Amino acid sequence: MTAYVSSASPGAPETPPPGEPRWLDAHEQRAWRAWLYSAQLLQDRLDRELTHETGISHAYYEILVALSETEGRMMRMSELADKCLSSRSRLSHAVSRLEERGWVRRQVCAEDGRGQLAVLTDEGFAALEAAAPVHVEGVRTHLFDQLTPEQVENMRDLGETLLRHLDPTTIKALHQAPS
Amino acid sequence: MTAYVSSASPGAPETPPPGEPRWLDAHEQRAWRAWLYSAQLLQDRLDRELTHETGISHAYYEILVALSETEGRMMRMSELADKCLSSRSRLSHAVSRLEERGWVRRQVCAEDGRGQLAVLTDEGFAALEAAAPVHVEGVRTHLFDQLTPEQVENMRDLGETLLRHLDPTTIKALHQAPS
DNA sequence: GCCGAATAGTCAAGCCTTCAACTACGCTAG
DNA sequence: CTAGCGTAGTTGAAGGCTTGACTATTCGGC
Repeated sequence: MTAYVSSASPGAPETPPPGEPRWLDAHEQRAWRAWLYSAQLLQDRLDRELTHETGISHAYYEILVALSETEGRMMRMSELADKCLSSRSRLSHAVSRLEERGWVRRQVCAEDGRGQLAVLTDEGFAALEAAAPVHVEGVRTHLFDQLTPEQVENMRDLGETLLRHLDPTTIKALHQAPS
Repeated sequence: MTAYVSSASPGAPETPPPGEPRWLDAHEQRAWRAWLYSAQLLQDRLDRELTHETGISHAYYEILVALSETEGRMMRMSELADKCLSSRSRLSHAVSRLEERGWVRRQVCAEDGRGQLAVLTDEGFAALEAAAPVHVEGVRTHLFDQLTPEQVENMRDLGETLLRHLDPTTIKALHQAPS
């Protein structure tokens, strides 16, 4: 479904000439689709369950968690955006909506007049505390409960390998993560 | 960032009493985040590159591929939605937009008066043929080129394990997939 | 100090997704 | 044959995301 057009390369050479697409063989296709579908379904499922049971989408949840883990429960907008793999614009919109719920407030940054701080309110922290058990149960049920210890180890290895390529700076944050 | 609130369970027992959240330990946290971030970043990257270089989002690409692989390049709307992990409504909107581009057309289903067939046009097939090399190159560069054969095998194993839990019917389609 | 370049964040327009009706058709029982 | 129920698909409104333009502030060289 994703890398192939029916007519392509039934008997392609092992090493296609430069310029020719390097089509996936049957084994690669199967691995790719298994990864793609499972990632999609798992993310959808976790997001849906969390949203329905707590009213907090996974995107919002990540923002609240990121804030809750910092000293003073506050963070610069850009830093927060990076941590949540979000664009500046998207985060700005999201924080506005969280502000309307009373879970976050904005505060001008003392050191840099251009900057804004997003601050987690007590209400926001309470909402996070209420949602966390639901989320962790979802991750347990749909992920860890399904995997052997070896598979968990493989998952970590795979994820970190891809992260090193996709975003070398993110992986550092992983290692020093307080949680 | 995802399953933990800072104050929670620093010295939690090995097996929490029933009802207590089964918090993730440090090792599980790291595996979970590595998986989550890498999945997010990889999907974003592939979608962004495909969209910029071909004007076709990954969601549209999947629809075109699914149609191209069938006999007659046509498929029932519901079947197509299932294959693309999409809701009925979402697919209906997407097909409308693809229709405006002239890449797909709707046709009433002869056997079932309620049904509609989505049919891939020649223009649609040409668009797909143009996009496929871009997509496969992205998957190569950002995924397979980064992994050892063992890691690819682990990825397949992991994905299929999760699929068996999340959606047992999808995995069958994987095995008989023509690509 | 002052000017130009870079950075932080916001905003508006357009596209996409979701949710909840809603239409239309087919199937089965009485 | 027709009433009632289930299925297939569409639609419109509401809200979220992306892109590009815009404002405000800081930094770095002169």
